Amino acid sequence: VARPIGQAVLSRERILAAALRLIDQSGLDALSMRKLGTELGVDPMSIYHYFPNKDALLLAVVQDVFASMRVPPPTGPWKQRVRKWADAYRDVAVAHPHLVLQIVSNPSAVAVAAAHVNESLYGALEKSGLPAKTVVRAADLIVDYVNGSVLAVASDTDHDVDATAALRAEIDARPRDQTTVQRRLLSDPSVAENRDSFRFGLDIIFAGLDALASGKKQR
Amino acid sequence: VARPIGQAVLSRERILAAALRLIDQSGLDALSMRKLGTELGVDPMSIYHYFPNKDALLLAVVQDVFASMRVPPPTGPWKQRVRKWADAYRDVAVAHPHLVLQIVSNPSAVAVAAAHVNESLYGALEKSGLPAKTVVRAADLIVDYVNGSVLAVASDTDHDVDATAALRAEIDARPRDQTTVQRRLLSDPSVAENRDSFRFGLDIIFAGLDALASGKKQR
DNA sequence: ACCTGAACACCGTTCAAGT
DNA sequence: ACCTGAACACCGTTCAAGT
Repeated sequence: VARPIGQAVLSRERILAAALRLIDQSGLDALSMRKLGTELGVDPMSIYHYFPNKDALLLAVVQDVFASMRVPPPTGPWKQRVRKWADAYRDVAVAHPHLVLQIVSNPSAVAVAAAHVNESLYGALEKSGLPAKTVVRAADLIVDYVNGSVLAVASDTDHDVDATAALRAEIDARPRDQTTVQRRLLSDPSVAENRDSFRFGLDIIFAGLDALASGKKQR
Repeated sequence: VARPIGQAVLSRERILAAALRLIDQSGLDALSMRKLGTELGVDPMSIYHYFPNKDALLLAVVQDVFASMRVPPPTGPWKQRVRKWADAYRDVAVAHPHLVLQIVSNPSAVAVAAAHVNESLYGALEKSGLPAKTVVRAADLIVDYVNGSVLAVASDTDHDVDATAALRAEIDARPRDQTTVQRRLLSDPSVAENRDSFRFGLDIIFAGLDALASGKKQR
């Protein structure tokens, strides 16, 4: 293969793109420095010329992915903005489930993702007129909720296992008297329909914030 | 060392205890079948006589830990019960941060933990008098929120990194115009004090559920 | 039934060497 | 500056063998 003299075969971008491809295709386990080397047609050790180690590489992938998150523009009603923000975050999780699973358990990765992404959420919540303290804590609640929710989505998409099916099987495997409430509630016909619980979660949170805003005392 | 004839050196309990010890001490990475063998004074392969593989072993550890979660008794006001439930879950995360990080990304492990733990939460929420559909979705919201929150705690305790410090550093590393809102809000003096945002998150959720219960329409 | 040990196919990373 | 290849210290798990 002819390669221009003095022209590097590799580049940060080529490596990052290949790494994300491997992760998306076959999960984080598929991202070994050796396999990445093979994917790039290069000795594994060549990568170390661009990234000091595997962790740094992974962090760069995270940064890349979140930099491309379509955060909503700072216009319109604040609830709508928060909703769009949550949806955008969710889209990232659906597009790169394996990566999201990695992120949440890595504080450095979380920091990288959060610094970029929070600006938009904070900006939206600030428009609610709630005091700074409440805004920050509401943001914490929403971020934690979306993280937990996104985790379920990612975990579902990631492993072949269907989470709902796995839970159902686990409940069935347990003594009836330890699972009576779950059996009753989950078999309720109203529960099955329209399982878009993500939006509903945000609805509850918004209702709570409205109550706080209108000065409702809570016992 | 004298060992009673016909008496096994190993047992599921001995193995599980040692595994959890290793995980708590040094993280999930420290749990290799080989190190576990050394810890138990036994050939690594002996463990395979009790568990088919590492995954099954890990699942058993998860089951053990959550079986010991102090779920609140089914008495008292439902909000108090939910709060106690969330606190108990949180205690597990604080006691075994490395393990919790593993769980969330493993749907099988989540199912095992959830089947045991949800019974109590569902039971408490049912007392709110809300319809089955709402109870299940409220439970989803709370579980996702607590999972996200617990993750932050675990992640903090797990790695040496302080998450707040990491985020602060990441924000400082970014251009000012991309972090103006975050800088303003996080430097507000009211935000620093009393950073028990976990309880506050539940407060918002409860306020939201109250609003739903009292038939408040939400736009 | 319970435990061992060699072997296989993997890892991330260091280090010295090539162009 | 960029890439290579051998080497080191690890993995999980299979398989045949011991008691």
